[in-house]
Amino acid sequence: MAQKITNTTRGPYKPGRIRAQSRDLILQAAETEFACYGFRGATMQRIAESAQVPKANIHYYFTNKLSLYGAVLENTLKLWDKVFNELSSHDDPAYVLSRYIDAKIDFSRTHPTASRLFAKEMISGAPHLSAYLEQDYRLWFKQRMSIFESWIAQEKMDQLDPAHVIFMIWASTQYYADFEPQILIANQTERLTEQAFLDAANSIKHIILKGCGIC
Amino acid sequence: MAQKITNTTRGPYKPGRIRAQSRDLILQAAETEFACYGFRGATMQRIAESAQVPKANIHYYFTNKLSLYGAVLENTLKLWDKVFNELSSHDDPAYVLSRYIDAKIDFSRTHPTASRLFAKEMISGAPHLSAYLEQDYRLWFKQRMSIFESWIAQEKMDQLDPAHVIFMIWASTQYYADFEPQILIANQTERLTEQAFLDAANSIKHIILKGCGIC
DNA sequence: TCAATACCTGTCTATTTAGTCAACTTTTCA
DNA sequence: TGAAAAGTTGACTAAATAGACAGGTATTGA
Repeated sequence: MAQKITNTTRGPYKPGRIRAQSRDLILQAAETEFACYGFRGATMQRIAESAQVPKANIHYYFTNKLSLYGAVLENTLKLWDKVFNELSSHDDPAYVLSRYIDAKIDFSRTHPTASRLFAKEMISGAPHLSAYLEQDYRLWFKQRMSIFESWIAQEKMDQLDPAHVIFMIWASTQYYADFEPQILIANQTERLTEQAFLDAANSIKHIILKGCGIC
Repeated sequence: MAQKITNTTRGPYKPGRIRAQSRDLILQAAETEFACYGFRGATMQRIAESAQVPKANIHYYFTNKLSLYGAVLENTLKLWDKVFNELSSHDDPAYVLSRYIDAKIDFSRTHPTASRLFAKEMISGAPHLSAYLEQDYRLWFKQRMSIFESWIAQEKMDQLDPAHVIFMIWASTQYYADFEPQILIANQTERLTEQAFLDAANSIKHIILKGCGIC
């Protein structure tokens, strides 16, 4: 139980330490649970068991199920944002897109549950993401669209609707996290190795770059 | 209510007619509910309300929630299979892949909930699909892989792992059904028109064909 | 027309669920 | 060190949930 992590065993006294530690423990268990069963399908009891904490303890840190879900989503969006910003303005589309695809595939490998949580929320109609989507995301999207448009104007890539190119990159890279069971069975393997992710990134880069007429 | 559809208002007497009609009504409501909330998150009560049928009526046709979910999944898989078989053996990869991408995008447009249901099930680890995946799907996948390999051997396309190409086609085409909210907000529109799906298909075809060195 | 069969559903039950609360223990810092 | 603050949790409640079932109505074919 969390209370057993006493100061004799772990680090110096520090206000907020216990709070941060307990919240993190619960958030991590909640992420897995929500990613697997969605908001309605997840239960506080299962999250508690998974975090090895009494259910009442969760309610000490999070007022209710929705606020816990909100906290999990917020955590996830922070992670996304970092990867999003890899797609920056630059002269060389080959360089930028290569880096972006690598970063996205790496995210799928290192944060599969975050990717799945996001996917589940989207498929359900994004009822808890509308605020985020209509602000940060829309702005981000517009800016990136204009980067592609400048590349097209400079004839550095084919005349394509940038939106479809971005969706294609997102779809292909997230697929390796979201649809893992399908990929595992197709590949007749038990788990996706780091090499498998690198191979995927290389295939996607080959097809996207060549397909867009870059380089 | 289903019982109000009497023979005076609808067609001739025919055994099994009521059964088929009622089952269909329930299955359709269940598909939407399961696609949106997943197996655990969906409730029999909501499905009943959506189908405008008393909850007990659902239990008359389906022994329990799991068997209802199974029936919905089975329906969905039948639809998938039809589209799968569009990817056939043929001399001309450009022709085959173009047709397949068109068919997949058209499926996303005409059967978005079926696509989402499948996606939700996959993201949850495909607990109810393992039987299907390990039989029909694996066989299908192997056969299609060999088609690509023959094209590569004949130098009709670049040397790429066919699996990644297939995943990329699946991911890109399904994205327009599964991640609709994200696309709508990016495009600043209320719904995806048929033209939007045609544009998506054309972009995907351009990038996949050119990216694979076909034509 | 008339039984036999198929179909329908209000009402019930046992279980699971989110969330509360008060009594308790541990941590903090003056 | 000691009292205030922060953290913990077993036991509880009200609501929602899947499912059962008996007593009803509609459909069917002879």
